[in-house]
Amino acid sequence: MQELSAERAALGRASTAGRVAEILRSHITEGRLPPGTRLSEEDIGAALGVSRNTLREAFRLLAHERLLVHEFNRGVFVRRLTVDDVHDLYRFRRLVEGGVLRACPPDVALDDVRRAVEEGESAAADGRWVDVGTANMRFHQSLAALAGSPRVEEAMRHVLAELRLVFHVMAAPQTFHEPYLADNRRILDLLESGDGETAAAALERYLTAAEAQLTEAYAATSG
Amino acid sequence: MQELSAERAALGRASTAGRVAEILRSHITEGRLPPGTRLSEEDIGAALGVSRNTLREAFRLLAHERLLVHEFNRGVFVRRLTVDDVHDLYRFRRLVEGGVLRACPPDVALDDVRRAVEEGESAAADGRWVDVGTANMRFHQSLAALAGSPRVEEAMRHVLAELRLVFHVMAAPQTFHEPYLADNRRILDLLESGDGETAAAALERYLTAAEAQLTEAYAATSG
DNA sequence: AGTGCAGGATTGTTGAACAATCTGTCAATC
DNA sequence: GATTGACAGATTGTTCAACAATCCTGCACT
Repeated sequence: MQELSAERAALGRASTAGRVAEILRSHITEGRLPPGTRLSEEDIGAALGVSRNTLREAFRLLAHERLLVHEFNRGVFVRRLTVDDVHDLYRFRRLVEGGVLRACPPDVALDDVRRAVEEGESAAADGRWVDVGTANMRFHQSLAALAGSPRVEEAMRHVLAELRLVFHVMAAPQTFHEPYLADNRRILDLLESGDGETAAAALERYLTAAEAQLTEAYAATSG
Repeated sequence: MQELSAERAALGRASTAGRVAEILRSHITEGRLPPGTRLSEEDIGAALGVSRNTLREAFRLLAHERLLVHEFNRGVFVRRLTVDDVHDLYRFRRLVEGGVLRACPPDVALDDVRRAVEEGESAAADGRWVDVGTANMRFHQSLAALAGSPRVEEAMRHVLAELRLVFHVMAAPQTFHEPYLADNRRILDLLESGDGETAAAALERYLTAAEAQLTEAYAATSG
């Protein structure tokens, strides 16, 4: 009985607007719709075969997730992150991810975290750099999940999606995440040994490093 | 020049859907639309004089803020928070507010925090309990603002709006916030003395107390 | 160069329409 | 009496067409 209620979500009765939003979301986060692109209601509506009204519902969803910006009477655009945005995103991540690790009970289940670390390592060994990136995302998402809070998870998901907007400005996005694999492993080890405090400190240090690297690359392109 | 750009937002070119969402939001958070209420597209559209399509855009916005739940083919309802939701909201608050205080630099500007504390105290002295509640909300919002992060502020705003959904189940919502005024003052004092660590500990303790009080009242009403 | 003004294009919003789905009723059945 | 099935009414999901409001572009004019 109760087991079934868990599958209710899988019943997949997604609205058209929701599916449209999902399609656009993946196109945006994967860089196929680069920041600044204007999304014409007519063009995209025709391309996806949905009406303007339905499309507008999808736009609102993504605007609320900060992947699109909606300028009144001008249309929606793929968000163009400023350097301030990048700083803010990492400020948010240090606060949330660091706080989660610090408050992490010693007996917490680290299965998902370990899986993400191993997936990243094996992807790097095979040179599958895109997979390294997604594994790294999953690593941080699973760190946030240690809070055991759906709301923390969702906020983290949004922030990581935003960050993807800016990863594409890197000169070599393929290898951007690779140096952090060792840090991920170290943080996992520290968590397994129950030392959340040190893990949090290590994480915050490397987030700051990544932020610096990103803002540097950012200044080079959008000057 | 730059001063003007700050006023751009005040230029008030809000869309109809945005204004409708604002109206509904205030009705919900003030308890005039109690949790569980179904919001008929036709009725509300007629009452506000907007078309169904525009109204649906507003619904989507509020659903994304978790004030409404959207059930496919059944309509939208004012969210009914479960006890798990209450726990999650306070988990979120402890993480964010606590983390902000802990990471608070000693020289941070506390003007907004102080204003909120004083406003609460003077409202309590006059017996204006509703104002005590809003001042308390502003206190916590201004704590989150100490992070200097728009995203943290927004997340906090959403969480506090959600919490309002549940405040109305209290037997005496008027005086619910009153006992916490002294705690607010104490936290402000600790921050002014630069002891963010102790302030964070005090805050987390009293958030846990408030959570217990709320869940208790909750169990009494909704079984 | 800078300003002002058409004209076209796009968005904002509405209203109507139809399909899909839900809800409640009522009879038939065990 | 409780359960099932079918039907009708109501509501939502989605589309379409239309018009108003606004923006953008190009051009004449100074």
